[in-house]
Amino acid sequence: MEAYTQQVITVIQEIPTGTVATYGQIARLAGNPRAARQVARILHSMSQKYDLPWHRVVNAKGEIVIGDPEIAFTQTALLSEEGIEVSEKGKVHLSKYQWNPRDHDSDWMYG
DNA sequence: TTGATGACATAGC
DNA sequence: CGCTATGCCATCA
Repeated sequence: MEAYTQQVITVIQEIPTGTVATYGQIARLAGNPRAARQVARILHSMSQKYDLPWHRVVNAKGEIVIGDPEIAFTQTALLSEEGIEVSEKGKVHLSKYQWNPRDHDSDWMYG
């Protein structure tokens, strides 16, 4: 278990209910902006070893592009449980449900 | 260690 | 908005 992996897992667990985060976003918060792929890899691998809220993780477009329809369906269902609206194609309104990680660390530059 | 893989992101057309 | 090409690097065999 590398520090980065542990970090990614921590970040994912930081995702509040009712919101979704993108791989790139998690990767950045984890410290590796280029490791967006590894986030996916970590989910796929670790989610079956740890209890990660992987369902709150989507791609940069907010779509559920998972290969297995079962998993995609599960994610859609879970997101629905969180109160998140999901399109027929498994798309989510990032502008409405994307996680705003300013709570993670007060390093915001909008104000 | 080496080689191959992948639940993605970003840039150009 | 969709397709093509490249980068990036942890995980698995």
